[in-house]
Amino acid sequence: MTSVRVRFAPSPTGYLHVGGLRTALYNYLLAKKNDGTFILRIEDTDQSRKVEGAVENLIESLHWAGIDFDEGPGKNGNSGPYIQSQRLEIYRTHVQQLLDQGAAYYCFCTSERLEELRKRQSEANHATIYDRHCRGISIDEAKRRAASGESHTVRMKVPIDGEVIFTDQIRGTVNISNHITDDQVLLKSDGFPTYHLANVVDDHLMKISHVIRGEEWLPSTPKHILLYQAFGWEIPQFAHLPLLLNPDKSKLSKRQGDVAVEDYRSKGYLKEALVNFVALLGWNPGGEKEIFSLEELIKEFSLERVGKSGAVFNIEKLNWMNQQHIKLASDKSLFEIIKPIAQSRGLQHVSDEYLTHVIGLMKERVVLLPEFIDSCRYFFDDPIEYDEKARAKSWTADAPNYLRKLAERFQLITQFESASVEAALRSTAEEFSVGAGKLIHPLRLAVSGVPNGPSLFHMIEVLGKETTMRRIERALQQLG
RNA sequence: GCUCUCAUCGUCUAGGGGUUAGGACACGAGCUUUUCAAGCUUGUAACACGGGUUCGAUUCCCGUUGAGAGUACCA
Repeated sequence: MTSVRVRFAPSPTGYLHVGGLRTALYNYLLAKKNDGTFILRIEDTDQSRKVEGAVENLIESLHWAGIDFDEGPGKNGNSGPYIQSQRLEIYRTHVQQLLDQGAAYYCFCTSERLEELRKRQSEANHATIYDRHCRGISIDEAKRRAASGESHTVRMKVPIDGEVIFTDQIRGTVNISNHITDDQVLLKSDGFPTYHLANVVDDHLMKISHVIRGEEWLPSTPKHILLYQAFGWEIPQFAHLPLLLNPDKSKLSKRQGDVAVEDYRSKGYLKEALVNFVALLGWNPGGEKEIFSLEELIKEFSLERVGKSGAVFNIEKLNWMNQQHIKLASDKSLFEIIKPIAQSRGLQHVSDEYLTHVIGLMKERVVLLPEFIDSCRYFFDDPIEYDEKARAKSWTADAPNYLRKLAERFQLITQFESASVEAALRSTAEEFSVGAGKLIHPLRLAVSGVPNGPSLFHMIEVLGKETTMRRIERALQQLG
């Protein structure tokens, strides 16, 4: 068996799309599973869509997600360069070869004529396809006109009859007749290749064994196959992935929410969760397990188990997965992520040890990472106001008495820990002959200002004696 | 319009000629608990439609419908 060589070939639009992340991931998983090679290739043949810093951003997002490539920009193998705009000469040579063997021809049609043509065709309810107007121009005349500087493109000469039949790893046999296949432009008038040409040439030169890409490419695959045939090259395996969808089932788009990997990162999703989530959109290993590490995904992955229908990107489930992965994450790794968030919130003075304690207590009740700070500000600042509803419910007429007594008791505790605090509270409750809840709820309100949060006693232990005493005092003054 | 692709709970999906059609998210109820979460138990909820094939189709075939994608000198 020949070795598995796959590639992720995005165009640098400025960010990594989550659909792209999934495509990259599946390629990566297949490569790692088979001891193969995962290549990153940048398809920047459209000069009008150049975006500054896009390549760096793409690589950064991929790296964040843990998907590292074996060959690509800055990581040379034997098939570089990996940025198409640096391979222009290669494409020109190949187009020339096609021209020489009569598999391609010069086209001098203006975009105006082409537009007009399409308009006519669509008004007549015909397929919009190039009418091969320039296909009949003799090669000598074409060469002369091209040499004289007349603006032109090069198109592929698609056979008039016949069909292209190929087997897609995911969809099975696909059959498309040649008469609906366009004489695709291969070389644009600016001298840059189109996607179709560059893609085929590079996949061949880079010895790609499996072309794994989005379903939107399925209809143009016959063009690619025709090109492989024209060059006399071996055709790789194709696998067209189902699309990622908006809730309304249209192709996942910017307009309906976040699509950039960096958006999810900055919102507070763990890379493990995002990767796990997109991996399961369109693929599953068959069992009932749903939480996977990257290593487990590699072990389980197979193209055979990729589905055919599009999958809606469901944030609710992503949230749940994030929660699961947060619970699985080590306190240390969470700390590394939370620390910068704390600093961005002006909490530089908080010690690493303290922050680690907070993370430990909040771990089970957080969905997004910033909540480690934002949903429990009482760990960092004294409450300035008290939740009204909680106050009405738990700040009874007796509450001040209870808290005063509690303060006295707490004052005597030398080892201020959850167990000793709890013991003191429970015995105090007994003295008053009331349930512990009668003291717990007002105490929680006094200490945190809100009715919910982690275990009160553990929370108080983390807060420490001094802070606890100060807050009780303050609550007594404020709430009467 | 033309071409291609797809079709199991609201969503992600398992399954596959004979099943009480399974799981997860979300939603509802309960348990647990000092609260909120988490956790546990549990409930509601699906094979798009019509024809075949077959003793029997949700499963196989055909059609319809619906949805999506493609239809650029964008990728």
